[in-house]
Amino acid sequence: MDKDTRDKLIEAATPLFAWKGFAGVSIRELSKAAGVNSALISYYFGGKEGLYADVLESSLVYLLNTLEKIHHSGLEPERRIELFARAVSGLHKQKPFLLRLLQGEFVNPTVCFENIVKPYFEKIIVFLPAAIEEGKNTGRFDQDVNPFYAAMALSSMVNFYFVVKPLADHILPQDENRDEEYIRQVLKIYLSGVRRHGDA
Amino acid sequence: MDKDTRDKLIEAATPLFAWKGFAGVSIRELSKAAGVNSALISYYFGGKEGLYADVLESSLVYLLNTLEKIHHSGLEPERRIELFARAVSGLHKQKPFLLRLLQGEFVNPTVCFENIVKPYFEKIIVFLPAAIEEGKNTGRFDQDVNPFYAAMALSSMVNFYFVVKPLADHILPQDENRDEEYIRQVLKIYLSGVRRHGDA
DNA sequence: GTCTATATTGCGATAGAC
DNA sequence: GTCTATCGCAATATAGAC
Repeated sequence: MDKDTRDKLIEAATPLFAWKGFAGVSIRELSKAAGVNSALISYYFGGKEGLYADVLESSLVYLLNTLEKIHHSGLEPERRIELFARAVSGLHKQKPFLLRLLQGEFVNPTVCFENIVKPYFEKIIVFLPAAIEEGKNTGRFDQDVNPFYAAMALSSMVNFYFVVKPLADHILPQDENRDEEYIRQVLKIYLSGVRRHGDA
Repeated sequence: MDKDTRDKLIEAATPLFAWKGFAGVSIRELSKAAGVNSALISYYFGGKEGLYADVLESSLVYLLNTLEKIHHSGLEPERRIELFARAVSGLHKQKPFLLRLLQGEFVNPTVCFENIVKPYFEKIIVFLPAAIEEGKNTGRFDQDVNPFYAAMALSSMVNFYFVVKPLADHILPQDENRDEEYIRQVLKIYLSGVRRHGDA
């Protein structure tokens, strides 16, 4: 069938690009993993670069949709911040390759960084600052908090943890629900940190 | 001279490996950047992989020494946490390739991840939890705070910011002292977040 | 210690049969 | 739409002259 081979290639290529980077995988390896002929990469995607771009974009669409739902939920800021953190955590567990693909573009950018990653992030990056701004306006968050910096701080805590997880697994407490416990601690520290306190 | 060529290769290879990853650079590119013959990479390092391992290790030594000094400073926990954050921030500005090299190993691990990165991080990773534990023991930090998770959270905020900086530059406030202001916000949120509060 | 020249391997892409 | 075969090129590594 037509769609079958395309999808098989994208599915097989996603974890390979994520773990080895664009330059680290060959079209022979990609096609073998997908169980198709290597010539079909050029046939369907115009080459290795086209396949990579498709993998990247299909992953980003998923991320954007997930966060957009929370942004438009109409819930109050603290609850949205909590949902954001838990959604990202759940996302990384469900699709562990997504973060690696993005990280790969940040660390060793290909041409796709400008063409694909940047446009998507310009949309995504407004959600969290909006929630923080709203919390400031209702007077529950400290006025000294800068929404953009504070958004960056929370994103960092939630995402970086999953980046360094392969290493952290040997060091952090061997809790069965380690990810959930980490997010819980992060949210506790963060929300207490941005909240307006009586004296300070 | 003997040491000269070795050093020229390491110096030229560091930013190239950092920006393009191990698989993304060729020995021709490396030797050309160093202004030496490509055969000398095999002569001095036994091959491209040996050069990469040397680059990685020399960068990690620097990181370990910097953080070790703060750990043994004898200052009180809150001050050590502050110094740690500012030191890492300063480090990334002074040696912008270091973080990229490490990130590259986390995202697309080579054989050096197990052999080099992991051993160094097992030493580095104890400093911050020790400071947090001390803060709990003196009663100034909340008892619910887990030193390892909380250490991870602070490391994340400080490091991830510099990873995504190329993208954030287009979105964050165009402050001239943006890095310092970010670290200031992070420390304010974080220290307020882990501190023991009257009511909660 | 440093060079040139080259051996060898693997790459991405494509022509052409089916 | 899928295959085999192969082209042209660039990769790493090394042998041997200087």
